[in-house]
Amino acid sequence: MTLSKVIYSVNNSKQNTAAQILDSLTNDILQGNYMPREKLHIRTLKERYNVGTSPLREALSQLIAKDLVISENQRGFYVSDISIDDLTDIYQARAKIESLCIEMAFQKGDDHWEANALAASHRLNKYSESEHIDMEEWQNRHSAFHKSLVAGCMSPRLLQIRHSLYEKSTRYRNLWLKENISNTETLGINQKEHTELLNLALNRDTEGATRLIEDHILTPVEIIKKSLSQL
Amino acid sequence: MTLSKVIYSVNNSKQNTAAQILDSLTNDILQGNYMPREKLHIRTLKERYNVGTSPLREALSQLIAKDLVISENQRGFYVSDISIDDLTDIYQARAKIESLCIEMAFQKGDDHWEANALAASHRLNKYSESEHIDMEEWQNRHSAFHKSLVAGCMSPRLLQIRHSLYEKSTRYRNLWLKENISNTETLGINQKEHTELLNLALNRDTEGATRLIEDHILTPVEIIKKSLSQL
DNA sequence: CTTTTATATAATGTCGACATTTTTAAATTA
DNA sequence: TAATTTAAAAATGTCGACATTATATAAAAG
Repeated sequence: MTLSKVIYSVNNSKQNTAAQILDSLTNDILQGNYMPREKLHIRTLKERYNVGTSPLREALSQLIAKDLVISENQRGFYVSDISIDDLTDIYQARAKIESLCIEMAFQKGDDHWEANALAASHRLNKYSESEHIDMEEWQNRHSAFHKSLVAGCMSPRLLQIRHSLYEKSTRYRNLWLKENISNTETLGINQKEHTELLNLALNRDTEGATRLIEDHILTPVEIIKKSLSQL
Repeated sequence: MTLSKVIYSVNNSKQNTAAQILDSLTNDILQGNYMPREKLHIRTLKERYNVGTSPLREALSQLIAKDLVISENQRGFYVSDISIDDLTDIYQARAKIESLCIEMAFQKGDDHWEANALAASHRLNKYSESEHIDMEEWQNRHSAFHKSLVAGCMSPRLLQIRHSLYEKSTRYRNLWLKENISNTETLGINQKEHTELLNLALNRDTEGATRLIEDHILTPVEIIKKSLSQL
């Protein structure tokens, strides 16, 4: 959980400085290395990431567009706030969008879509049953599975919207992970839902799948609410 | 249709230069004052908008996040491209999102929501029947009406997504307006749909309204496709 | 002691300069 | 003539300096 003090990369990357800071800053905010409402001093950030004013401000500009940072003229930049209302809104929007993508995927999905979903489900299943579970790897397989399902909708814009909502929810999701990192029971229930979701997909049961996915996404909300109200 | 050469505002606004250029550039791109794929030379833009490097690049950074501009490292900025595929995708996403917002609004909307929709409908109706129709004013009332309907969903994030999709569709919509600016017949059909939409809202006929709104939004697509393929 | 005013300190936002990279043009070679 | 190399020109991206604005501190007034 250490801060990405200096930009990693041996400058072999094709990215410019601004893009690199954007990555680092996005990551640091999403991982909770900066607190909500925390002031982002230009001077401090310059020293911390070893960069000049311009690329830093360009990165911050993009973070504003992503709603991860807010700014007031002549009063600087702040990490955007989190709240129970925002949490609820984001997760409900996510649920609806995911549901929509799945509905469309069920209409348009072909054999390859089915095959990819099956494969992703298998990868997640196997890992969930393994002895030692690394949370990062589990998250990767988990999100890969859901991604494989919605991919069938074939809409770049909807998938982009889905991704941006997912990103926005990350700060909240990390609260859930802290609570459930060792809770294998929760993981088990979770896993049953994944398997069922795959079956519904293969049977093109839109009604069942949309209802299930909305519940699935909204499940963590109550837990996160509790964590949040304790802060 | 003239370019916003210099930033308007007598510096009484509380916006900083970057935010002002962002507005101007956004407007100029959406209005078609820059062509798709057109190169945006830093030097030229600096002179045109009378600003320095930093705020200009900050504005461009935000335009990248908005998908109106793309950039390649060390190769500058370009107005993002348009295409029939993109047109189709955006309008279909818009239709689905609008439909979703309306569905939620029908569940959550209260008396004030109904009243506001009724008022907005009246304003649009009256103006549509008037002698001389100024297209900008008509657009204002038109979008205000649709906004009043979706407002009932009470989801900031969904409304934000809706707005960003609407913005993205603007360049395409302007092609439609060029075709139909004097076509009062099209406007008439359009108007009947608006009235029906209001009635469906007051009766909370979700099924009917979602179907109608999706059709309503997708109506211009075929016309725009023709305009596009002629370029 | 609290509120107001004045001063000093610190931070933001903008600019032009400069190093690096890309693009264009000319020259060389096959 | 076409392809490759070399040189010149132009454009990009980054930096530190500076003017402007906000914040914190101290002095003065009520």
